[in-house]
This record gives sequence, structure tokens and C-alpha cells, in this order.
Amino acid sequence: MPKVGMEPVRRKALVDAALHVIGDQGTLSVTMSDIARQAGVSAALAHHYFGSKEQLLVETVRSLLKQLRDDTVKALMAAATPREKLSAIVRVSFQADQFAPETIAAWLAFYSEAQRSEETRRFLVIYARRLHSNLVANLKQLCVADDAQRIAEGTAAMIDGLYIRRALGSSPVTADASIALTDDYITLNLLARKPQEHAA
Amino acid sequence: MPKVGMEPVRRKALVDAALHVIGDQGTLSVTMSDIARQAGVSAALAHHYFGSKEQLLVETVRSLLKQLRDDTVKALMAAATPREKLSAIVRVSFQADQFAPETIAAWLAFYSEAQRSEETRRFLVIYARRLHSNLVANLKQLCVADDAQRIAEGTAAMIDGLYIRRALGSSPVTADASIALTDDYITLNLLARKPQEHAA
DNA sequence: TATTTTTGATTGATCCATCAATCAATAAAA
DNA sequence: TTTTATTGATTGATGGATCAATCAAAAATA
Repeated sequence: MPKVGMEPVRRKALVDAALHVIGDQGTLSVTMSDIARQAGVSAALAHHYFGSKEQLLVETVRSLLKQLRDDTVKALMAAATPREKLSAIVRVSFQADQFAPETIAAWLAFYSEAQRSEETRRFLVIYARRLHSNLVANLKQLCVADDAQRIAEGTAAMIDGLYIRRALGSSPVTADASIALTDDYITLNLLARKPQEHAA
Repeated sequence: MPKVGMEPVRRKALVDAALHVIGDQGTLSVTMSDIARQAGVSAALAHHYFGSKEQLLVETVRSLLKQLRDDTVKALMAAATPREKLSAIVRVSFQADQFAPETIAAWLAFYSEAQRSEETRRFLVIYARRLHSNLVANLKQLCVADDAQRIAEGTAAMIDGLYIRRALGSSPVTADASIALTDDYITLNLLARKPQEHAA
């Protein structure tokens, strides 16, 4: 078994396992054993590579965030106009991987954890800021800066809100419906504030 | 201390304490000792009155939900027209008590917990349904039923989203700004779909 | 005195983290 | 090539701490 170069493989496997188990149980109170079992290794090995449970969890948020960022970057490059880029941002948030029940549950668990863990909160704030800034950058080309700020706030809130409602499994809102709802919000706002041409 | 009739007093104190501590720590992994200490009694007494930690937590969600419902009912009665009722619903969600940092953190913790606890999920689904149905009932008098459904989904999502973003403390969105943002969403939608008169 | 309220002490279970020991592969030496 | 030494990978066992829950007894009232 012990071939050289296992470290990156194990690290990834453990992070993925953490995401899976957390998504499944909906809480960060999962044990190292739970995670290690899911990854097919011993709990001791998880400690060997990550030092502590907290560190493994931090790496897990980081991976969640990185995946979202990569997807966003790719989607933004594929879109041409500002309006298309806005739709792309929205679409990425409700993509298959992001909208998977376990991914949503994991996000939620981390949001809750952010109250305790400074490092977790940092990551989530980065996500929130990035989403907001991506939205504003493109909205600014379609309306005045002041409106761009407001619309970005509303859009970001709607995305997060649709997430949380999806986590409950209460609202029968599909990914497509979520995209449509959010996109409509942007369209409606741009129409209402259209009078002025694109700002300086 | 031990006067007769302490039970209801202690129950309320413990539920309030649970809410306080959970809001503070942002997690349901608070200990019975934490809660009991906050309430000024021993952990054993908490077990005496609630039987188990889970039961105490369930009662805590219930109280959170009851307060929201009572506030909503009161606000709805004070509002005359459907449009005013819609604004009232929105306003209640961002009222001082509801928008207090600890209350928000507690809601978030329960959302996360809902993944594990069937009873917690039931309560949260009830909240989601009630919000949706209150919105739809009033929207229906201002637009066609189909649009009412959609607008209600969007409004509910935006409320929850503003909550979660507030929990992070990342977006500097005040209660008033949140109300304005959500109310604008409703207004904008009603304007866009105005063409038809109120439906059957 | 009888009843209700309250708690300290205790128990059994769980979990994070550590550590010593094992295993296998590679590198070095003969 | 064969043998030996070294190192990375891995785990079982276990310490130490924490926590939910129980219980028997104390304290205070009726």
C-alpha cells in the first residue's frame, strides 16, 4: 500500500469525505472517525495529514470556495456582454454540483460554524464579497452605480435565500426555477431603472 | 427560592437561555451546563423539566416560531389593504427582536440542525409554508394567482437571504435597508405584472 | 410532615489527539 | 543482483477531556 506520494491523494480524499459526511449529517459535529471511514482510512491518518479536526474543516471550506470560484471564472469568460455575465454568475450558483443537497447542507453547516470559527467566517465573507463585487462590476455597466449596489445586494440575498430554502426541502424550487427567479429580478430592476444610459 | 409553581418560570428561563447561548455560540453543540448556567440553575434541573437536551432544543425552536407568528398576526391585523399587509409581513421579519444577531444565529443553527432532527425540520417547514401562504394570500388580490406564487417565492427567498447575509455580518445591510429592498421587489413585480386587474 | 424544587456527585459513552509499532517501498551498499 | 538501511504511510491502542443523563439527598415551602 504505502507508495510514496500518497499525501495529496489522501488529503483530497479526506476533504471530499468531510464534505460528503457533513452534507449528509448537516453538521460539523461529525467525528474524525466518520470522515476517515468515508475516506477509507483511519482517523489517525487524518490527524497525521491535517493536524487537527478544525484544520481539516477549514481546508474543506476552502475547497468548496475554490470550486465555486473556478466555476465562476470559467462561466464569466464564456459570457460576452455584461448582461450575459450577470446571468452566468446566477447560473453558476445553481449549477448541479453547487445545488446538490449535500453541498447545500455543507454550506449551511459552515455558515453556522462561522459564528465560532474566525477562519471559517473569513472564507464565507470572501465568498459574499466576491459575489457582490462580481455583480456590481457588471451591473455598473447597465445602470448607475448607486442602483448597481442595491441590485447586487438584492440578487445576492435572493441567491442565498433560495439556497437555504432548498436546504429545507420545503419549497419545490428547482435549479431552473431558481435561476429564472433570480434572473427575472435582475431584468426587472434594470428595466425599472433603465431611463438613464450606462453611467460613467 | 423553591416556591411552588416554579415549573413554568424555569421552563421559560431555560428556553430563553438556550436561545441566548445558541445565538451567542452559533451552534446547537452548546452544553446543557452552558444553558443552565445562563439560566442561573443547575444542569440537572434542565433535565428535570425537559427530560432531554433535544426536547429543550425543540421547545426553543417552537418558542422562536411562536414569537414570529404572534408578531405577524398582530402586524397583519394592523394593516388594512393587501399591499399594506405585504409590507407588514416583510417588516415583521426584520423587526428588532427577529433581526438581533443572536436570534439570527439561532435560526441559522436550527436550519443546520434540521438536517438531523425531523422535528426541527417540521417546525422550519411550517415557518416557510406560513410565510409563503401569507404572501400568496395577499398577492393574489393584486395579481394573477400564477404570478402570486412566483413573487411569493422570490420574496420569501429574499427575506431568508438577507437573514443569512446578516448572520455573516459581511454585508452592511441594516434592518431598514432590508425592508426597503424586499418591499421594492414586491412593488417592482406588481408594477411589471400590473396589466391585468385583480383576479377571480 | 409531606411535597415540590434543586443540586452535587456519579456514570457511561464519546471524541480528539497522541504515540508506538508495523508495513511496504525505495535507496544505498555489498 | 542481493542484502541492508532508511523513510513514508498507516493503524490500533489509549490517555484525557467533555458531556448527557441519572440518582439520591438536601433545601424550602405548604
